[in-house]
Amino acid sequence: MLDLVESRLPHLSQAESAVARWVLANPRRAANSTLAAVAKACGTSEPTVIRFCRHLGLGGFRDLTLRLTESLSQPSTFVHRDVNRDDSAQDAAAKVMDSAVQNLINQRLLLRSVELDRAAALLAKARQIVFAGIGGSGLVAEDAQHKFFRLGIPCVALSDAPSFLQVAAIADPGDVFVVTSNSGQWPTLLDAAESAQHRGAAVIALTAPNSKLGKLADILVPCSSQDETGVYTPMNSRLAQLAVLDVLQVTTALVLGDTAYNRLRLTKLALGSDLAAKRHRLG
Amino acid sequence: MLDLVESRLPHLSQAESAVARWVLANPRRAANSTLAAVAKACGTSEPTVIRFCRHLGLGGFRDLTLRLTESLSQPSTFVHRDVNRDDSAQDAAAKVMDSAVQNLINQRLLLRSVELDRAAALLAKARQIVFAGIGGSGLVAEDAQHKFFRLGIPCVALSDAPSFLQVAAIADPGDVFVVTSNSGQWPTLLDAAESAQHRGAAVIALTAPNSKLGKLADILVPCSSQDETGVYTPMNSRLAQLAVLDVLQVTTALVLGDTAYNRLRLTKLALGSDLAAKRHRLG
DNA sequence: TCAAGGGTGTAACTTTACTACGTATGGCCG
DNA sequence: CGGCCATACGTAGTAAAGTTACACCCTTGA
Repeated sequence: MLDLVESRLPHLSQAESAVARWVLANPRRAANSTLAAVAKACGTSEPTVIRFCRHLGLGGFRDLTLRLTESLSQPSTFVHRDVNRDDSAQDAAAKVMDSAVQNLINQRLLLRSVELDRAAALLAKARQIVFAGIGGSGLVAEDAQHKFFRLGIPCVALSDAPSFLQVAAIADPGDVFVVTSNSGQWPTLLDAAESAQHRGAAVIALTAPNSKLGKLADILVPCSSQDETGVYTPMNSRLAQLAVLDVLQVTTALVLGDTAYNRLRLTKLALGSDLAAKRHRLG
Repeated sequence: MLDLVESRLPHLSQAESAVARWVLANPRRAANSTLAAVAKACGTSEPTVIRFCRHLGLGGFRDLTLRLTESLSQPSTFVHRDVNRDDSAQDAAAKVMDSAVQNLINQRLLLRSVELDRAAALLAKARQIVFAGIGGSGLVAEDAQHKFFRLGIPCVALSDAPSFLQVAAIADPGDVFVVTSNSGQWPTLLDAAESAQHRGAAVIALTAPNSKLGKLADILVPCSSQDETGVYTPMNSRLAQLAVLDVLQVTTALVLGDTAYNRLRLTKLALGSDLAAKRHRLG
C-alpha cells in the first residue's frame, strides 16, 4: 500500500503530493485519523485528500484507512526482493529477513502435502537415524542429530560423502536415512541413498520435489529452493530445512508419547539447572 | 482479535452475543460494513453493536472495523501456540512452523534498533573474524564462518569454550569477535569476550538484551528468546541467529563493495558449474 | 403485585465523509 | 501582450455515518 502511494507520488499535483508525503511519513497516524484531521495536518482541504484517495484507485477516505491498517499489520508483506548494491544497511536487513520469513511461510505450505504421520512413525521405531548432508546441508544434519538424540534414539550426523557411502553400505532394515540436499542431484548422495534402500533402510529426503533424490526417496519432504537469485541473496533453504527437522522431531516425539516427553523434560531440566548453577557461581 | 471476541462471548447479553456470533461468522463482511448494516444483519439495533464494541474495550464501531481488518490481513496470524500431546502431526507441524515464522518476525523488528552500519563497518575492515558459540550456538558460528569466508575475510568458528579462551587471549586490535549465546550468562564466554576486548578487539554479541554479555559487548544485536516455554517447543533462537548473520554478511558485503561483489559472484559460479558438471556426468 | 434494575430499541444529535460549485492560477494560442 | 481554456484548489453545503440520551420493556426479588 505504501509502495503504491510512493509509486503514484510523481503523478500527483502539489497539494495531493503533500498529502501523499504526509501519509508516507505518518502511516500509523493516518490510519487512525479522520478526514478532517488529515487535511489539517497536511495543510490542505478535505476534498484534496479525497481526490488523493481516488487517484490511488480507492473508493474514498474510509478505504484508505482500511488499506493502511491492513498493510501496517503485516510487516511489509515479506515479499522477496533482492538486495541492491546501493541499499542502506537497514534496507538490506529488512529484505534479508523478509525473504527468510517468506521462505518459511512457503515451507509451511509445502508441509501440508507431506505424509508426516508416516515419517514420524518410521523415525519413532528406527533402530538408528542417519542424518546426511554435504556442503551447507552438513550443518542441518548436525543440528538434527543434536535434536533427535534428546528423544533417546541412536543417531548420527554425516557431513561428507565417503562416510555416508560407508554407513549406507552397512545399513540395516530399521535404519532411517534422512538426507538433506538442495539440489538432490549429487551422484554420490544418490548412490549412497540407493544402496541404503537396497539393504532395507528407509530414506526420507529433504530436497527439491523433482530431483532424482526426491524421486527415489521413500518419503519426500519438498523443500523450497527459491534461493540463488541474486548475488547477495543468502541461502535461505537452510532455515527451512532446520525448521522441517524441528517439525519431524516434534511429530516423532508425539508418536513416542510418554517416553519422549519425559526425556525431553529431563534434558531441558539438565540444561536449566546447569545454567542456574553457573549463574550462581558467577554471582 | 477474533480470539478476543470469542473469549468475551459468554459474558455478553443476548443481543450482544448475537452480534459477536455474527462477527465471528462473517469477519470479512463485518470489517467492510457500516454500523447500520451490521445492526440489520444481526437483527438488532445500532446502539447494541456500539455497546458490544465497548465491552470489547474498543472506542467504538470505527475501532472494530480497523482491528478486524488488522487481524484478517495477517495470514492466520502465526501466533505462537505450544504443541499439545494430543495434536495431530499436521497440527504440530503448523504450530512449529508458525512459531518459527513468528520468531523471525520478532527478530526483524529487533534489528531496527541495531547499529548495523557500525557493525558492518567493523566487520568489513576486520583483520580476522572469530565466530564463537557453544552448545547449540556452535552450529550458528560454523554457519557464519561458511558465510563470511566467501567475502575473502579470514575467519574462524569456535564451538568450545577452551578454544575461545585461547584465541581471545591472543586477540589483536582489528579482530572482531562475534559471540552467539542464548543466555549470555556463561562465565567462560564472558571471560573470553572481556579479555578479547582488553586486547583491543571488538565484540559483537548476538544474545539477550539484558544479559551480561549483551552489556559488555561493543555492539549488541538483541536476539529474541521466547523459547523454552513448552517441552515440545524447539529452539527457534537458532533460526533467528542464522538469519541475523545472513544480515550481517550482506551488510558487510555492501560495505566492501566491488571486492565482495566479485568474490560472491565467483563462489556462486564455482558451485554452479561444479553442479552442472556433476549433473552432466550423471546423465 | 409492585419496585428496581439491567437490557434493548427509538429518536435525536454530532461528527464524518463526500459532492457541487466557485474561484484562482497557470499555460497556450491569437 | 491579452484573453481563453483547463486544471487545481478550497468553501460551503449535504447526506450518511456513528454516537448519545431517553423511554420502554422484561426479568427478578421482596
